[in-house]
Amino acid sequence: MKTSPRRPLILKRRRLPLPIQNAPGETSGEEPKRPPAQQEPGQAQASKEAAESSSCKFPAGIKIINHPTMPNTQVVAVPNNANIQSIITALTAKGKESGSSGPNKFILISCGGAPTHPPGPQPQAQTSNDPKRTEVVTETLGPKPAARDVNLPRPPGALPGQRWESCGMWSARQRAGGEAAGCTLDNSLTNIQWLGKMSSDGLGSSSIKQEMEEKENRHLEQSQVEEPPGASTSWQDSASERPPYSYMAMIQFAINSTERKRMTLKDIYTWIEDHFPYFKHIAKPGWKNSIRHNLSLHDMFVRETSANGKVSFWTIHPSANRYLTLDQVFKQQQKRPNPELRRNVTIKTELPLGARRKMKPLLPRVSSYLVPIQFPVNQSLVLQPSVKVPLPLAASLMSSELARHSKRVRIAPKVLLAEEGVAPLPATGPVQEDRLLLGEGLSPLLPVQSIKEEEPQPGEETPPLGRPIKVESPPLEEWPSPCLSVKEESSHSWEGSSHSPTPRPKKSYSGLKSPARCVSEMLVIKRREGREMSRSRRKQHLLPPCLDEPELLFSEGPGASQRATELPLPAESSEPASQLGYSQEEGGPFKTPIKETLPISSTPSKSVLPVTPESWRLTPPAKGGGLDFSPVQPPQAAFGPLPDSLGPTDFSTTPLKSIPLFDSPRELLNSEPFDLTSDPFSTSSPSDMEVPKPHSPGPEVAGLSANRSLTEGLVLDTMNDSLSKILLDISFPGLEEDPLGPDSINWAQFIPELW
DNA sequence: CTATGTAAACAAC
DNA sequence: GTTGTTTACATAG
Repeated sequence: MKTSPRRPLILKRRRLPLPIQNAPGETSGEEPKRPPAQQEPGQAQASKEAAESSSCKFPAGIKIINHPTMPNTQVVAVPNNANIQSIITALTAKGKESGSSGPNKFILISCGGAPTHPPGPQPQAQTSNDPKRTEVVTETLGPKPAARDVNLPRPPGALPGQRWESCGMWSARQRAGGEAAGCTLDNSLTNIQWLGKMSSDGLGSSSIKQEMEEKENRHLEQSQVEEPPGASTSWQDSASERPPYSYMAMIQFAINSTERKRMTLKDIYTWIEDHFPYFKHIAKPGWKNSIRHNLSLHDMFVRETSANGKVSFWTIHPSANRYLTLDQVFKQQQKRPNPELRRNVTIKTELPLGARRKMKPLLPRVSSYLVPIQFPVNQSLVLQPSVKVPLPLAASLMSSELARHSKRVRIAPKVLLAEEGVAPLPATGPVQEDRLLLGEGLSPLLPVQSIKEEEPQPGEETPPLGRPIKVESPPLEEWPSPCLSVKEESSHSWEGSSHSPTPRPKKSYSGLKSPARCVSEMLVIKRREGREMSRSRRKQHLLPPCLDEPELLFSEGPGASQRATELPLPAESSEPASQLGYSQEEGGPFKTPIKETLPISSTPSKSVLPVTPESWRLTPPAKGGGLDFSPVQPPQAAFGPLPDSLGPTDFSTTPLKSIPLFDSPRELLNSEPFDLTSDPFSTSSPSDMEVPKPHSPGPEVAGLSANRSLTEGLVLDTMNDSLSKILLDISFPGLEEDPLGPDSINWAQFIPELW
């Protein structure tokens, strides 16, 4: 009993349902309890699979060359319009055949075809947003392109969801910038069944629109969703042990196990009990309190109210959702011997109560990382089917120097914003970075994100805040949605008052979050009063912890560009849509705080981020590029403002510090060590650079050389069945100087299509 | 410090 | 009683 003296009274909370409604979303999906075992059938999958399998052949136009320095690694230039999925399938098969002795890692880069980056309109953002995440796609899978909308074409047979894809972790989602192309990519990527193994449930779904009747649907979802029974895991077996996952992770697993990616509290409890018997039989009843606490605490968990207002569903903010499922994580752990992970898994908690605390969260991170690739000069190999083009190869792209340049930047997950000048953020980990960058430094703009979301409704644009924020932020991807901190309540500045301390509802969005407006709302800041709370942790924004996944790195700063694209649609709104996952979190790497900047209090709570929640996702209007595969584009123009802010300077300070390198992917790429600092890339954003275009000198880009550009690519490791996104630094031939140096290669020579 | 886990006080239903 | 929020504290790293 402590009566805590301090405990302030709690004001009444009010929940407001936002007017928005997107109706659609809501279905209810969640699964009620887990269905027994259904899942399997994946019809949907089937279809996709079929496709996959069938396509084993490489489409024409693909060029494959051996990576000069990396053993068993080949670089595959894929035409934009090619079906990536097929290619991946084929490569996977090829890699498998080769076994460890042959090529088993493939770096895929898009080339030719469509230029990707149409700056303009990009539909979605793609992954870019975050580089880090590679996640999956989501829901919409296929349709993403325009489709996003409602009707997704889900495969007919398929249900909406189903697990077919999943791949969350590794899969990359991307949408390319181009529509068409994008589509292709998406699909493919999404599908990546090859990862099959990892499947779990996840993804799929698109949302759907309708769902009014929540209840009804539930079953469906459920059925689809859950994880395969078997998959689950070991803990199941040992019921008595506490699972090595944090509550936050388990909640994510639970929510992501549904098709709609939303679940009621009760269902979350049930899911956890069903999957982790420990909670059913051994844990103290207080665990449920902890679940609730986590839901309320983390911004990534967003409460949505059903249309009728009667049912509250917990969802994961799309931008923060990696769509991880228990199954995926479990598999990943198995695959990767990461010591830690494993450790966790095995941990036994015998300790009496107190002791057990040690579990650490294990969510895998899905992101991609940026890696410089070097091409060797000669080795070309082409494989492939139809076209074999021998490439002359040349030198490596990045010379070592380059390589080092690349740094990764992480984006912060949490965004906070300060609206008005406040900027307080704590600087904590990851998040900060971004924030800092943006926010603080720039103070002004934060990312507000873009509102683009689906709803086009305009209107809101800038909130009252005064600053126009539209842009998004920052640099990179912050996806972090988490930002949400804002949540509605406050947000309303427009709406109402801004900050009154009164009641602030958290995040729940009633209708779904529809984005658009929400955004605005979100913007608000929450900051609480001033100092008071320094300590409390209000909601945290952030992401789930991931495991070791690779992170994405982006060098870029302007992330805006990148990120922007990510989402496909603005329209979508509802569901989970796309999202990317991000990783932010912590990760290890990340963690570093950037405290430097931070001013004051660290407590997160207070700070507010302007960001809108959704913003993260869509943001970038302009952006076009898709990252996906496509070259990153230069956004420059698009966001004019950003650049400034973001500018190199900011970056420079930022992020990088923390991490030296990539995590996981090291395998593949091991490139040299990167330095953070030096790289031009980093500073400038890659995005800016980029691309293919002949150089137009991007204005900002400055940093880098004109020649270079970054392209997003994927790394397929057939040994691990992993697919990760990477950023490639490539230089252009023609330009004058190459920063890279003599070494650098011109890819264009090899793969003309790249440019 | 940060991230997590717990416990608990309250509020709104 | 359930669901949500928010504090406060404890602890591992």
